[in-house]
Amino acid sequence: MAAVIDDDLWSAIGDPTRRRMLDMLLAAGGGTATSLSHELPVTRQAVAKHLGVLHRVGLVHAAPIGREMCYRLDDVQFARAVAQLSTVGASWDARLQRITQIAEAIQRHQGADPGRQNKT
Amino acid sequence: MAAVIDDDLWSAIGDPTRRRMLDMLLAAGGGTATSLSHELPVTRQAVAKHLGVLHRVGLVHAAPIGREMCYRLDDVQFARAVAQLSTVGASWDARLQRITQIAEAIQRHQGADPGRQNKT
DNA sequence: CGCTTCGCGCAACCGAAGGTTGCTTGAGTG
DNA sequence: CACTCAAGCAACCTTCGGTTGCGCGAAGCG
Repeated sequence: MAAVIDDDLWSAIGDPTRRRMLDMLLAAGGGTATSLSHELPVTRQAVAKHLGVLHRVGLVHAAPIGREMCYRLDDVQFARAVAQLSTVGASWDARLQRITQIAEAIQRHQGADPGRQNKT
Repeated sequence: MAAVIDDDLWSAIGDPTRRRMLDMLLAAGGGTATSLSHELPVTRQAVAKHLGVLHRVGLVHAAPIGREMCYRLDDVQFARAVAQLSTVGASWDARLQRITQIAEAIQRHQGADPGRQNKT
């Protein structure tokens, strides 16, 4: 079921660039738009925008240090996002396994009836 | 690390509407653009486009039956997508837990030195 | 058999999001 | 004090999710 926030978190981690940014932040423990952009295939501006998005959904917080703006992960919110990932994955996985097993069972029982398809 | 295909799968399951469609296909075992659109907040056309995307990345295959076009999940590819989800989630989770524990350890040891931040 | 119906695919259009370039501003540093 | 370098802002482009409107062709029914 999960809450609606789901969507924000998902769209945040759904973007490949943002995913890589989260990855880097998680690994480095923090960074600026410029430092992140050095290892990403996009410009500093794009990174800044993504950081803005991540900040809005609470996945990072910003700490201005001198003329630099250091962004760090919000552990709690990030953990929530990860949990959501796992949840969806797990539920899909479970259902997939169920129907796969059912299909196998049917095949084993009926052996040769490929023309049988239950319409609607 | 995972392969590059990652990205296609991710962008496919990253969209909330597509996620719901996959959900429905998984539950119903198949469906047409029209039937799916009946239970989605978008038009048939949008659903058709999404089905096109899913088909291009191999998550579904289409079976034309008379004038209807029945789409069904590709179990293998779908399983791969799910696996990717789990992988990313798990790796993030692991790292998160590590740094969380480290942080706790530092706090416990040094008690009061919040100004310490490793730059670069 | 021919007409109607219903589902599909195609094309045009729209708004939002990701990305780029260019500029300005302001904190550190020589 | 002059210079440098990171941030932030604004304008613009392209892609994507979504809509409306259209025409076609297969089923269904008189």
